[in-house]
Amino acid sequence: MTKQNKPTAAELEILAVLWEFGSATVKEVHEKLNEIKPTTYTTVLKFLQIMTEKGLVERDDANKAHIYRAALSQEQTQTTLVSDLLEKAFRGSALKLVQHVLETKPTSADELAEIRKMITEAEKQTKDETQGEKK
Amino acid sequence: MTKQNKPTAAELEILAVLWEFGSATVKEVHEKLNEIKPTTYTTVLKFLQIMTEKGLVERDDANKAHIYRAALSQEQTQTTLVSDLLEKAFRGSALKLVQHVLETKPTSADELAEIRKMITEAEKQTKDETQGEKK
DNA sequence: TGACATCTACGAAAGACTTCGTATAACTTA
DNA sequence: TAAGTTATACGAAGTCTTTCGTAGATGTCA
Repeated sequence: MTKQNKPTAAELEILAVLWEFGSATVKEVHEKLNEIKPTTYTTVLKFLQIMTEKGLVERDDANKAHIYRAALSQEQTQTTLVSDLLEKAFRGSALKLVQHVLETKPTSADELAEIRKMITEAEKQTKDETQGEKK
Repeated sequence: MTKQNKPTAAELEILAVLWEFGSATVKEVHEKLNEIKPTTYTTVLKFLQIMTEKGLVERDDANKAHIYRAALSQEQTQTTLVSDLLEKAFRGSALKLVQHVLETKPTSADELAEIRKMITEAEKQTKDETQGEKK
């Protein structure tokens, strides 16, 4: 039974670097993160250690410079985060969340077309899945 | 410049009750919240006091039993929360967030139709706004 | 081998979050 | 007005998050 792996804000920033790099040493993570936000090497190291304990990242300590990588994919983590937000702020309604985003975030014509395409796909699936089932 | 009013998890639970009731006394909030999650009166009171300091709720202390109400609408708070998630986990791309939700959350045919309608609306707007502009 | 550079480990501190116990004030009513 | 009820205020404790400083281990190379 997997624990609720919800990374904190600072942990997420590190995960973002790891997702981008695939895997990286503390040094690499620190250098990348430092471009965006001033931080010290040991702070990054500490987070990586804590996150290892939590199971958020995995460590290869075969060499002197340990190599870290995210334990969960970005998609899996996004799912956790979105589910959490859904529960906490949208009473679990994915529809309400999507509506809210469409209403508040300016969306280009291209993007709208993208979403429309996705809906068509999803509708096809829904139809397939319902085939043979009695409503 | 308004501060970043991002309620914590426990604060959000209380806000949810306030949004539902419009306004309420500590007693009312406690009773409602207690149905969902065991909590004590003084804990709820303490949160309401802290949230008053933070400006998350407003208090009418004309009577003995103070009456609280959310300082920001649910929509405003949702916007804050979604923006935060967007930045932290989706590199600011609303499109990616919507795609993720559509891919991971089972969505009924009715809901898909709802979203499609919204997109049509949004496309209309986009067209209006772009009128006269050179692409 | 000794000096220097590069890493990890450990621990501590500050602040935020969450919860609750106790004190105190105000109101009611007999 | 004294007792009982209903509220708020205050403060403290425990946990989690975030940040760093210092120590110690390991590797390099002249």
